[in-house]
Amino acid sequence: MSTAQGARARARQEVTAAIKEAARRQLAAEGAAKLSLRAVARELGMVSSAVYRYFPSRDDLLTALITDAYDSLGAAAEKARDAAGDAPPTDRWAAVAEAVRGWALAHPHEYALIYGSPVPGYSAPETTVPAAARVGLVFIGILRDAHQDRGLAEPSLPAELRPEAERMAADLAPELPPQVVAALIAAWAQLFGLVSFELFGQFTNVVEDRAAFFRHAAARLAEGVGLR
Amino acid sequence: MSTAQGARARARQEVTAAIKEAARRQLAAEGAAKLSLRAVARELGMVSSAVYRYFPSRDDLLTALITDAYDSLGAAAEKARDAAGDAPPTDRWAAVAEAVRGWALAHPHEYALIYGSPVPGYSAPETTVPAAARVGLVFIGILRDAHQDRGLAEPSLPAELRPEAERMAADLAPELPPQVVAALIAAWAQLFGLVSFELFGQFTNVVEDRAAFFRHAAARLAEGVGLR
DNA sequence: GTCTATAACGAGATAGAC
DNA sequence: GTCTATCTCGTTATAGAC
Repeated sequence: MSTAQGARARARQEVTAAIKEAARRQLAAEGAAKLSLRAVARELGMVSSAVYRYFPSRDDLLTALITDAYDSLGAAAEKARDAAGDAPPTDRWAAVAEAVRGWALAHPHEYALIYGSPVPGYSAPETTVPAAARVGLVFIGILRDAHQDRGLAEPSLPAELRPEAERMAADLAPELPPQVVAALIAAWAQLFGLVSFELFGQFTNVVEDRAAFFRHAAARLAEGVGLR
Repeated sequence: MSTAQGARARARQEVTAAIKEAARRQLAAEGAAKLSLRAVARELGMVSSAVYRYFPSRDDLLTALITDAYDSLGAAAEKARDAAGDAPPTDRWAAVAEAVRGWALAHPHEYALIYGSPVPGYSAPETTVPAAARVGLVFIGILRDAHQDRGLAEPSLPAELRPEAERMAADLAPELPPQVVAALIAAWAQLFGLVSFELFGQFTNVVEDRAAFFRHAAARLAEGVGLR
C-alpha cells in the first residue's frame, strides 16, 4: 500500500515536473503573458483538463514557476557563498554577485519572469516571499559575518531616512546597524539593475567587456555597504 | 494646394496619434506581448487593414511606442535639468534622477516597455537608439559642466577596465575622464535598478518611504561618479 | 496619390456539445 | 477525453471613394 502510494506520489511529481518544464519552454518562446495551460498540455500530449489536476489555474502554474526561479537563483547564490568558504567578506560578496549574474545569463527568461515587467493581470501571492528572500539573505549573512569578525564601516544616512532604516533593520536584520541595512537594500536593487541592463539589452553598443564591468561595479557596491 | 496637403498631413497625424494612444491603452491592459493591430483598429472603429496605412506592421507600431516612451522620458529629464538652472551639479543630478523616477511612476507600462523584459519575438531596431540615449545625455551634460566648472573627483578604476573605459569615453563623452564615464554607466544602470525594483514590486514589504529612500540612494550615486 | 473597406489565407486559440 | 464550430491574430490582394 505504501509502495503504491509512493509510486503514485512519484508519478505525480514526474508529471508536475514535466508540466513545469514545458511551461518554462513556453516562457522562453512566448513570454509569461502568453503562458497557456492548453499549449502546455498540447506539448505534453495531455488534454487541457488533465493539467488542472496538477495546477488549479494558469496563475498557480505561474506562481510555481516564479517560486522555482527564485529558489534556483537562491540556491546558486548559496552555493557560491559556500564555495567561497571563509574568504574575506569582499571576496564572498563578489562571488555571490557573480553567481547572481551567472544565473541570470544562464536563465534569462526566468530572470525576466521574476525581475522583469510584471505579468499583466497577475499578482504574485505571499507564498513566493520566502523563495524571493533567499538571495537577499545570503548578502545579509555575509554582512553579518563581517560585522562580527572585522567590523563594518558604517555608511552615511541622513536623519530623514533614520526611521525607515530602523524599521527595515528590525524587519530584515536586527543584528546589523540600520545604516548598513539601508545601504544593503539600495545595493541589492542596484546590483540587479546592472544585471537587468545587461540582460535586457541596454548595454548593447555601450558596454563591451560586461563581465569585467560587472565585477568592478559589484566590488564598488560592496564598499558602499561598508565592506572593506 | 498647400492647404489641402496641410489638412491631409494633419489628419494623418491625428489618426497616427489616435492609433498610438489606443495601443498604449492596450499596452497597459494586456502587455506588450499581446499588443494587436486588430484590437487597436477595433477600438478606433477602423478596419485592421486601414491601420497598415499608418504602421506597416505590428512591430513598427511597437517601435513607435518604444521611441515615444524614450522620448517622453528624455523630455522629462531635460525639463528637470533646465528647471534646475545653474544649481550645483549634485542638485541638478538629484533633480534629473527624481524626474526619471517620477516619469516611471506616472507611466509604469511605458517604463516596463523600455526597461522591462524584452518582448518575445521582437528586437528593437537601431532607430530607437537616439531616443534611448536622451536620458543618458542629460546625465553626461551635468558631469561635463561639473568637470569644467568645479572639477570632478575621479573614481577609482582597475587597470583591467582601463581599455573598456577609454572606449566608452571615446564613444559617449570624449570630454570626460574615462573613469568618470565608466562610473557613470554603472550609476545609470544602478539608478534604473532602484526605479525598476520599486515599480516592479520588489520593494513591497521592504521599503516604505520610497521617495526618501530613492532620494538618498540617488545622491550617493552622484558621489560615486565624482560629483561633490 | 491617399485612404478605407471587403475579403481572404493560414495559423492558432477557445467554448461547448457530445 | 474528443470534436467541432467559432473566435482571434497578422498580413495581403483587390477594389473603389475622395
